Amino acid sequence: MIDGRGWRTGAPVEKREIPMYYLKITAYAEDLLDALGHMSGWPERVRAMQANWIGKSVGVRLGFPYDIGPPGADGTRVLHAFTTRADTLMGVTFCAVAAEHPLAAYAARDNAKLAAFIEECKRGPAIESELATQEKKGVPTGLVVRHPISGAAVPVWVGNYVLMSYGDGAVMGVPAHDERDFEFAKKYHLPIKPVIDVAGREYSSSEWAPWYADHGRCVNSGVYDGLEFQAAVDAIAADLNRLGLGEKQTTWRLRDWGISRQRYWGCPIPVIHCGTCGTVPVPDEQLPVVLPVDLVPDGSGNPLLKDEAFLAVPCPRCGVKARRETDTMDTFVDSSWYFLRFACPDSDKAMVDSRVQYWLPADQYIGGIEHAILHLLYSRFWTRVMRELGLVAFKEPFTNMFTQGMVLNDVFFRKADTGRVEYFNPADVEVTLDATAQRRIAVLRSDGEEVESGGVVTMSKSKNNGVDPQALVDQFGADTARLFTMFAAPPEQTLEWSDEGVQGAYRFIKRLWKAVHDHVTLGAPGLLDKSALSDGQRNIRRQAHQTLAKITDDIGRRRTFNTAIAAAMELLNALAKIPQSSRQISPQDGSVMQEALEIAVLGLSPIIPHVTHALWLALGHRTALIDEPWMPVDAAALQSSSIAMVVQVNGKLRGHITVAAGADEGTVRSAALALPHAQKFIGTSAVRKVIIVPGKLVNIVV
RNA sequence: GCCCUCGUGGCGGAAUCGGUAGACGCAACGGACUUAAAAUCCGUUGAGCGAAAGCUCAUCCCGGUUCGAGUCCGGGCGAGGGCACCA
Repeated sequence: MIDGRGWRTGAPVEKREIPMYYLKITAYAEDLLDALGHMSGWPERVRAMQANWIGKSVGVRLGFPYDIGPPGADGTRVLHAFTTRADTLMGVTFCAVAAEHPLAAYAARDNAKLAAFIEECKRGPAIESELATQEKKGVPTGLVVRHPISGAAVPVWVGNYVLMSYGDGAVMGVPAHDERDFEFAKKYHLPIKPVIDVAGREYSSSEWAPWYADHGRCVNSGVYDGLEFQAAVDAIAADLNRLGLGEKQTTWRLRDWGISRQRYWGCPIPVIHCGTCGTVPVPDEQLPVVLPVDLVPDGSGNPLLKDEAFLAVPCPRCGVKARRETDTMDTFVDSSWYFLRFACPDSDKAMVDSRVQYWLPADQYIGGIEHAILHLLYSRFWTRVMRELGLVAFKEPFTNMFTQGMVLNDVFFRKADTGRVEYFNPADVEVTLDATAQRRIAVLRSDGEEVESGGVVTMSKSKNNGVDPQALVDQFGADTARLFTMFAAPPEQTLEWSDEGVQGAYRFIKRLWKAVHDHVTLGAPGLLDKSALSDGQRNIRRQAHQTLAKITDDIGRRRTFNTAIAAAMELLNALAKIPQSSRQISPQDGSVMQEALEIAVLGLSPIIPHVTHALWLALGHRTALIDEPWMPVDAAALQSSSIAMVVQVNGKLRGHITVAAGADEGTVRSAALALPHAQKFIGTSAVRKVIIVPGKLVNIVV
């Protein structure tokens, strides 16, 4: 939606109230939240996002009694509001209710200004970001409620920032200690009464300061004065309880999952509406409800509503003419359990069979970070329900979660007068700099006219800024495309797309190919005799096995394929530096080179499988590389007789020393102190301390 | 507005548990090969000073902790992503 209109057609968008089907995910809120604490295979940020989404708030539900106005659902005249800051109760100077609240509707009956405001709120934004940035507005209802403790009269307002869907659709206004209430009170000249003292700081009602919302000690609060946050909440909750005007309550941010969609594309909701029997589920033997395949959408409304053959159905219970439900399901319903179905796709008697127990939960699940909340939370909920139905034996569907970063690209568009927006693929747009090189000018190639730039955002079909890797595959092959994308950045990181560098990936593969073939043309190598290696041969082996260790760790534990590739490139660079003439003076040279190349080829095989398959056979193997086990690192090859260490003076790099591998601290210390360059910086100062990080560095503190 | 993530050369990025900042690659420049171009190979490439050795500065900004900070802490600025004003 852009400017109140649908981006695709430019049609104006309006809010309507319609009946919908919901799944009761809120009944699982506590368990979904608690389990997050044990899901060590999930990224911390995904767990944090889900926890915030579920949003458990522990607080107090307050009652403000009133005499004039309609009674609430429980028959009494009490305005209920939830707060996490019951300790500020004595600072209440007003109450605000949502536009949809019954008290608002009651007060609006003879108040045209209020009625108009309520209408305005209904037309207002429905999206959180727009709501959050809109100006806070309110209108007094003229109604008054009584403070539950002091009995003081508290005016009731309607506020556009109060949500009917959260808590009871009403808030207590404590402008002194809540930023939104503060802003509201300033605007409408409502009293501000500080009741919390934070470390003796000076409160000023002229301007908001963030610490006003901090916890502290109650003041100006009668019998509660001096109490700290928890003690105050406990005391106030206990008093409210005695008065029958409040109790402790836990409120959740999570709402039930609305699965209804008023469109053709989706699983039909298997329900039949009968004039006499009411809502009747479609009997098992009539399932599945199949969508008609001959519908032609006319661009307005749900086409199913216009298909009499689909709509008309006898009631399964009484047989009279009834009407089929036309709402279809949210596609998140399907994605909530497709992975369970994958384990038994041919099972035609049940959703899943016992095979699901063998294959699941999934050891490793990979998805975009954009699914961190909805899809992944719905799947966890769905799995719990299936467990209760005895269909699966586990609670969590995915043991380990990897969320890849999104790929961004430029967005280009034109906006028609009708509000319709047309997006152009960046491949069809030429970007140049203007004469002053200050501004980018984007021009559509096909007509030479300028297009607007919409920044760099996630690739998506709707923004038409995706890149089809097929073009890279066609030109350079699948391995180059894979190598290039995996080398660009670690996979969990956001990536701005650019074709620059694909040549480098292609070049590297050619160099690897050439290195193997140069080696192979020198003939079959002998068997490696580890006990008879020259220093040079030992160094090559050490580097090769260091590379193997790094690739193993990068691919296996760290999932940083870009650094694994870089390590393989470094190894190949080192091998290329060995002069051609000395490659195979002895059979040992050949066998050391053979081993190093095998490590490079095997290490890269998860990334460029096709090329490495061919190279592995070229290296003389009969078994396909994909059937080979991963190579173990030879710990002995990593051993070195000497170690290079860094020497610092006061934390600044001043030189290097080389010491024997097993050198003790005293030896290292005197070697570092003896370094002439270090001496220069020590000068005449006394050495206060020498810090030695074994195998790494010496820091001389003066 | 709130939540999450992230700010490092001309560019993508590396630095894994607080220990040599800039690995690896791209681009650029110089050279070799070539009649020429492409391909390939070799070299240079954060900034400043210096003949050189080397020195100083430098990881968005301002502070702090530490022998030592890109990394940890506090505050700020900026970018991207998500969103249902969550009391």
